[in-house]
Amino acid sequence: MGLKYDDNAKIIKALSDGNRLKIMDILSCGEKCACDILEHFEFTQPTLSHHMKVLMECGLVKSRKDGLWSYYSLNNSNCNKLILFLMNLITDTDECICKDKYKSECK
Amino acid sequence: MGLKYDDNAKIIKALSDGNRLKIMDILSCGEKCACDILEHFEFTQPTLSHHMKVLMECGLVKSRKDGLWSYYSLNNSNCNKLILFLMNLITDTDECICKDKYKSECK
DNA sequence: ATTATATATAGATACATATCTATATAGGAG
DNA sequence: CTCCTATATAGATATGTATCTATATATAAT
Repeated sequence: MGLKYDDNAKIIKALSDGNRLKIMDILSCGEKCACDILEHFEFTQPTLSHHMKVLMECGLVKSRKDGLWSYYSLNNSNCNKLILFLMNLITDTDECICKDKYKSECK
Repeated sequence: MGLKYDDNAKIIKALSDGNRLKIMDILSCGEKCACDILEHFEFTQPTLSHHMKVLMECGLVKSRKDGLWSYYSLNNSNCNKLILFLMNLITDTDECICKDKYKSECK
C-alpha cells in the first residue's frame, strides 16, 4: 500500500488549522482570488498570504497569476488522495502494518 | 451542514504527526495494549503515553484498563465522521460557505 | 510487606507556527 | 515616469508541541 506517514502528516498538518479548513471550504465551490478569500476573515493580508503558502506547499491548493491578482483553487486530485490515505489508514486491510510479522506478533 | 472548522481542526491536529498516523494504522486491525504499540517505535514510553493521550482527547481512540495493561482501539464512529467532514469540505455542496450571500458574492 | 512491572505525570528543552507591523515587489492607470 | 493597488516577504513575538529524564501510581507476584 505504501503508507508514507510523515509525508501525509505534513499535508494533514496544513489542514490542522481552523482558518485553513475554512479556506478549503471557500475554494470548494471554485477558484477565488486572494482578496475574495480575505473578506471571510478578520486577520491581515500577510496572514492570509502565509496560510495560502502553507496550503500550496503541501499540494492541496494551486494558484495562477493574472496581472495583480492571484487566483487559488483546490488541487482535487491531491485532496482525494489524502482522503483515500485516511480511509486506508483506519481500515483493516491486508497491508496493515499490524500484519508485518517482523515487527509484531499482534497478540 | 454545520461545519465546525476549529473543532475539526483539533482532531486533524492530532493526526498531523507521522508517529500518530502510524499508531492509527497499528490500531486499524484491532485493539492493542500500549507495550505492543511501543514495539513499533524508537521513542520512549512516556512519549507514547503522550501520543495516546492526544489521540484519546480528540476522540479518535478509546481505551480500557485491564490490570496493569491499557488497551487501545480506534473509535470508528469518530474516525468516519472526520473523513465525512473532509469529503464535505472539498465538495461543492449546496451548503458551501461560498453560497453565503451575506459574506461574499463569489464573483 | 516487598519487589517488579505497566503506564501516567511533571518538568525541561528545543523547535515549530500563527499572527502582527513594516516593507518589498510588481503590475496597471494616468 | 509616477502613483496606486494586490500580493509576498522579513522580522519579531507569543504560544504550542515532541521529546527526554526522573518520578509517581497502581497492579501483580512472591
